[in-house]
Amino acid sequence: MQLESLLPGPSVNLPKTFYNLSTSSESTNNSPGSTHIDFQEMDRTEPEQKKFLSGGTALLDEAESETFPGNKASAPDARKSSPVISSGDDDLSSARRYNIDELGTDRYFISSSQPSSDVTNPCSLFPYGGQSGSVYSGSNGSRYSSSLHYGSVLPPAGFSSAVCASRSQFASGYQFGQGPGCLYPSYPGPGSGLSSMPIPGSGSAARAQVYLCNRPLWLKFHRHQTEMIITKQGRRMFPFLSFNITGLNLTAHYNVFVEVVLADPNHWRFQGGKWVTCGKADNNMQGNKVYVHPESPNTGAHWMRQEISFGKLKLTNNKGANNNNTQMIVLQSLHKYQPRLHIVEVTEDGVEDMSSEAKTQTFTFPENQFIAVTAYQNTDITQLKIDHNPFAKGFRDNYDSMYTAPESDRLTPSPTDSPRSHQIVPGARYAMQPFFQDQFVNNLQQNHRFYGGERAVPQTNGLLSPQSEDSAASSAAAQRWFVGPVQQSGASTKLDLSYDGEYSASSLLPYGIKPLPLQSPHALGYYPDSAFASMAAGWSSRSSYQRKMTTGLPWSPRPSPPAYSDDLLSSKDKLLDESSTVAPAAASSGSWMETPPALKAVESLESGGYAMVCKRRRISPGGSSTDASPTIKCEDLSSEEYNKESHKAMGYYAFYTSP
DNA sequence: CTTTTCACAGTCGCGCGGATGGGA
DNA sequence: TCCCATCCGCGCGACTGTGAAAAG
Repeated sequence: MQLESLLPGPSVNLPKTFYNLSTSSESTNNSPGSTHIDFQEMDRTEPEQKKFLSGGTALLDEAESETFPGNKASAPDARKSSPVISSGDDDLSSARRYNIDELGTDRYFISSSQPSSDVTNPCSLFPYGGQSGSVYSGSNGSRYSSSLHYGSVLPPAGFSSAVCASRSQFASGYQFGQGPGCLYPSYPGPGSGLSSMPIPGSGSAARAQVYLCNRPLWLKFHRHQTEMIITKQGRRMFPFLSFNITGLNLTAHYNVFVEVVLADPNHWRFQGGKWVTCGKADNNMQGNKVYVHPESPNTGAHWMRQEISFGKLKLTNNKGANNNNTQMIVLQSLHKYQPRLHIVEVTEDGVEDMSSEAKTQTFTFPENQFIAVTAYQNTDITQLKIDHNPFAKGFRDNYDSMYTAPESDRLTPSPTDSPRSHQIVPGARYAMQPFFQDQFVNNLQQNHRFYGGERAVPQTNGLLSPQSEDSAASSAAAQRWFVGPVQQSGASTKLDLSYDGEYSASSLLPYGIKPLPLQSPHALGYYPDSAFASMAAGWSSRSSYQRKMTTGLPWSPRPSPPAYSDDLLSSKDKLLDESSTVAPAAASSGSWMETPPALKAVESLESGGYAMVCKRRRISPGGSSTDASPTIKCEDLSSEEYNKESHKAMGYYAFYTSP
C-alpha cells in the first residue's frame, strides 16, 4: 500500500519481479533463464528439495562468472577506481548513504515488495543502488543443505531468482568467478540510503518489511569497515544481526535464516592503516554459509512478535566445523562478506511451501558487510568491540575513567550519597546526548530477555515505550526508525493485535517490577557508552555498577525506545549525524569516540590521518583518532534542548522504573 | 613478513547445592 | 518437626580481546 509510496519507485507485483530476476541474468552473461526453468520444474517434496538444493546452487554457480559492467559504469564510487578503503573513502560513500537518513523513515526498512520495474532506476529505488544488487549464489551444493535443520530448503530457483533480480537491477561492475554465494556491492548508488534493498523473491501475499534493529551500532562499525573474527571453534558476530520483521502472514509458517555471501570479488589486506584489495577472492571456499534461526519454522505472528536476533550465530574458518549440532558459518579470512536475511514460507511441518513461487524473500543491509579476520586489524574496530561488546568488558581497563562523567557534569544527587539512586536518577544531562547516540543501540541490545537467547523482548515500538508529553515526537521517532510512516498504522495495528495482551504487560512487567537492577540494564544498557552508563559509572564504583547494570539483561538487543530513535537524531539539526550519534559516553569519557560531523569531512579528506591511527592499539581516553570531538556534541546542544531531551530520557527511564 | 593458532586473564550468566525463613 | 519456597554463594562454562608463538 503506502509502503510502496514510501519507496522511491513504482510498485510491481512480486511474481513479475521474480521473473525479471531470473531472466535478467541474460544481461549479465549468466546462464539465462536456467534458474527459472529449474525452479518451475522443481519437485516440492522435502527430499527433493534438499536434493535440489545442490542443483540449485549449481545453477547459481553459472551465474557467478558474470560481469557487472553496469555497476562500475553507473557507480561513480571512489572504490571503483580505487579499491582502497580508507576512512575517507568510507565517509564518502557513507555520506551518500547516510544522507538518506534525512530523507525519511522509509529508508530504514526493507520491503520485499520493491518493484522490479524500477530496474531502470535502481538508485532511486534502492538507496544503495548497485551496492547490494549483485548477488551470487553458491557454487557448491552444500551451501544450504549443510545447515538447514528443518528440512526446509530455500528453493534454489527462488533464491537464484532473487539473486538474479538484484543483479539485473543493480548490475554492479564486478567480475567474478565461481563461488558459494557472492554479493558484490560497491556502494555506488547515487540515491544512497541507509537500509539496503530487499531482494524480493516474490510473494504477493505477504510482503515483509525488515528492520535492522541495531543499525546504529552496525553503522558505527561499518564506518571503519567492520571486521569479524573467525576462529576454528567459531566466533560470535558482534554486532550481531537483529531484525524486526513485519508484513508477514500471521498464520503462515516461515523459516528465517541468515546467509553470508561474498560481498566482493577481492581478497583484502590491511595495509597502511587501510583495507586494500589484494588479489582475487577465493570463492571456492567450501562450507556452510547459512544459519537458520533456531526458532524456525514458526508463524509469521511469531516472527513479528519480537525482535529476531542471531546472537548465537558463529563464524568460523573451519570447513569441517558444521558436523556437530552447532550452526556455524564458514568464512574465509580477509574476505569481505555480506549477511543476508532470508524469509521462506514453509508448511506447518517445516517443509518449504512450494505451492506458490512467492515464498522467498531476501533482505540485505549493506551496513552489515564485514571483513572476516583471524585477528583484528583496525584498532578502531577493536576499540569499538571492546566498548560495545559486553563480553569484552574485561578489556576496558580504563573503565572507570572511560565512562565517568566529569564531576561538574553530575546532577543531584551526589553519587556518594546514594549509589543506588544514581542508577535510578536519569540525570537529564547524561540521559540526553548520549541517549541520542547510543542509547538507541543500547536499548536494542537489551531487548533479549534471556542471555544469549536468540529471542528478544517484545518490541516496544511505541506501544510499550513510555511516552510523556513528548510522546508524539517520540512516537514519531520510533515509527520512523522501526516502522515507516506509512507503515505506522499497519504496524501499530499489528502490534496492537498481536502484542497487546500477550506482551505489553508481561514484557514490561519484569522491568517495572525490578526496581533497580532491571531498570538499570534497560536504561543504562548493556553497552557502557550509553548516557546512563557513563552517568552511573561516574557515580558509583565500577564493580557495583557493572553488576547492577548487567544483571538480568544481557547484551541482547532491545527495540529502541521510540523517544530516542533516529528521528530525534535528525531533529538535532543534523547536529548529530551518523557519526555523532555514536559518541555519547565517549564525549564525557574520552574513550573511543566517533568523529563529529564537522570533523568528519576533514577526516574524509585526510584519510591519511585515519590511517595513522588505524593500526594503533587501544587508545587511552583522549587519544583516539576521533577524540577531538565528541564533547562538542554535548556542548553543542543548548540547555533548552538539553533539558528537553533529558526529560524524554527521564520519562523513558521512569517508565521502567516505576511499575 | 603476514597470517593463524593457542593459552591466557577477565567478565558474565547459569546451574547447583546449602542456608534460611515461613507455613502446615 | 517437616515441607516448601526463596535467597545466596560458589563453580563451571561461555565469551571476549590480548599477545606470544607457530605456521605459511
